[in-house]
Amino acid sequence: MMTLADIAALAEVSESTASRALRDNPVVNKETRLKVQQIAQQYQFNVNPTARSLRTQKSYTIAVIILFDAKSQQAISDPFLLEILGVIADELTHKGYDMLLSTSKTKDKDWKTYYIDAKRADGLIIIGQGEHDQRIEQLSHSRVPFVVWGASSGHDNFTVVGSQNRSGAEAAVSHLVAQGCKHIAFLGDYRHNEIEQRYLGYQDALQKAGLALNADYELITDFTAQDGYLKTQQQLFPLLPELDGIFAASDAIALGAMKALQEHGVQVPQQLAVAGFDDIAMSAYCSPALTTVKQDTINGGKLLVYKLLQQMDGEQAESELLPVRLLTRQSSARS
Amino acid sequence: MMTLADIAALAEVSESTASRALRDNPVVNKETRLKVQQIAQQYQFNVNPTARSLRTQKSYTIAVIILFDAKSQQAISDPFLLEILGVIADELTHKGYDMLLSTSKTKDKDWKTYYIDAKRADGLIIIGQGEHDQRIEQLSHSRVPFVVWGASSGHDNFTVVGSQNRSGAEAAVSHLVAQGCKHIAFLGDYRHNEIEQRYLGYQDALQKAGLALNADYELITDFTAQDGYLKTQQQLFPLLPELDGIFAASDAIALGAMKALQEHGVQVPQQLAVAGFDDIAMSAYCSPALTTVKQDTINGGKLLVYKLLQQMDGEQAESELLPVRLLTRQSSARS
DNA sequence: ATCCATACTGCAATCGATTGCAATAACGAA
DNA sequence: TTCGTTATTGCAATCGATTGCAGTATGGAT
Repeated sequence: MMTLADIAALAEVSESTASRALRDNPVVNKETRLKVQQIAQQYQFNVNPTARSLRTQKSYTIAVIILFDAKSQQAISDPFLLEILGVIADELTHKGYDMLLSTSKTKDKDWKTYYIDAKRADGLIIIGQGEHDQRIEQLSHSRVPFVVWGASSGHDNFTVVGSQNRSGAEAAVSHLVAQGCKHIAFLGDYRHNEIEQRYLGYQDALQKAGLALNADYELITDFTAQDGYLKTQQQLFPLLPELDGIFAASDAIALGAMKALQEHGVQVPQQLAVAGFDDIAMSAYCSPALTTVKQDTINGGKLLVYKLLQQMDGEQAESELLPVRLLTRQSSARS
Repeated sequence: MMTLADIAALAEVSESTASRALRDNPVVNKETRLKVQQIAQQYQFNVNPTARSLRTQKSYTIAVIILFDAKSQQAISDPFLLEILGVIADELTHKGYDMLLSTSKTKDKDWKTYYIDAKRADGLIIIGQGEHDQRIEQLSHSRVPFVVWGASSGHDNFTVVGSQNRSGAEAAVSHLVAQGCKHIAFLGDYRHNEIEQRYLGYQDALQKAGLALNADYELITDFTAQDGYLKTQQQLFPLLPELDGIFAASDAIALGAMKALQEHGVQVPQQLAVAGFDDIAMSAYCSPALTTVKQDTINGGKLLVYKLLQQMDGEQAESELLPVRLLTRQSSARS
């Protein structure tokens, strides 16, 4: 393995000059710079990132922390997660950063201490703030650069990037109403930030349509198809002749619900229309195809990275909620 | 930020002693050790991993590289991927390692240079060897510790962990045969290592059942539901009255195919039985529920980590294929 | 009293870069 | 000729730990 000293020797300059030359510091004579660079190239020299880190106190690494729900041990809709993770990875690579991934189940190290103070990472991207996470609140009182994917409370003192969950949900439910639904259930756990927004959107739509809210129609449901299936069987079947619509806070839940309905002989969408949220890969390919709300994963991932780097440059980064898109498919096609 | 020097000063010992004491080196007097440890604890001191890395030439970090198919830009069945990634992350954390994640799309740095030589990582876990990846072959000629998730050719000179794809596929197809299917199609891209094994298993089953192979029944299909849907429409519909079974190399493909069939009015499983591979979350909750083969993600992830660490300890690690489990559900229930 | 083994402890070099500051050279101005 | 500038370059300290080797003290054996 070559070191900077070797390159310097080969170029017949001091290490200082070699170091500066490699980073194209204009204080070094142009010819010298080119010579050093050429030699480094020739010998395939790369600076040792550890040594550089130690000296500069920067790691050129970003830690991505995936938050799991304390109870269900599940992250927000898995397929969505993988997608945004991919986008973030690409974006970081593109900007010259490495990505440290951590799936924070329960007990956990103190993020600031572990990642920032220990110089393992220069900034944090946190995905999925379950139920108002204390650790995030705490981080915001420190000087740690970080961004969060999730729902903005509107007055957070940290940067949030997320989807317009509320208006997206409203659009979906309004669509169900437009399809003639008058008794629409909500499936999801509104103790979770993002789901809460979807729940509020659901209420907005009902209100606008002049439909009454009905506590019996609101079922706290985990993120899984399984729980969607169970809750539907247990709590929606009794309401059935009257119930004519379901808005699920995630596609997985919606698919579970549809499964239960089909087994029970309920015609979707004729007797009951269903809409979900996420547009996971399967949604278009189940039967009937699921009406859902699609999040802008690509811009989401890019924005997270962009705003984090912005913070690391000492600038302020505003929170931002991305528009979503309603995709109407068979599961709600009653007309 | 405290440094080792501070702790040493507080404990009134030299840095050397402090360093040894912290790592519980028995050469240091027990009382001294305890005193140093106690002080470190009290001041919440943690050694700086960068400095340690520089000195020890170890990073206590493992790079996980997710390989994408060159053409489809897709990794092996997404949901499966996220699962195993989670297991690996937990397992590494548990062993005291950080995890550097990289999604290697197309062009890419040289893994050895970038991760190992630069000391960014002590070892590599590579997930999904698409079509015989040259870079892996190359790695195996170096001294880099690494393990691969995928299919073992049986005579690789590197460590592979994967599922018993062949026997799993055979079990699934034999099950279809047992359900009375005589004309079974295979959907998947057998240019991909793992899928090739599933394809061979498919052939095994047909052979054992005395059924003829038929090239018309073998459709090269991408990993997506979309492609399963398209290929089914385009190439299976013409064969339909006779065709009575489909074995898809992944659940996503199977679900796409089922969708096409249902739209076309084909009764699953009565007229045609379907089986997939993976047991993604949706498989149990689509209609009809999908018969499939479940991989042992948990042990897979654990084994990958275990065998990698084994190599890093200088030991030899054998390849290993994990048993899979056939889950029979409605999509193949013809009797 | 002398010598040696044993048990600790600390000095100082080292890992591989970066950077403030000083040193040198070259050049024109006074 | 002398001096201030400007352009380059290099010395040496520094980042925060780890570790080979030497040094000291203690106690027992002879």
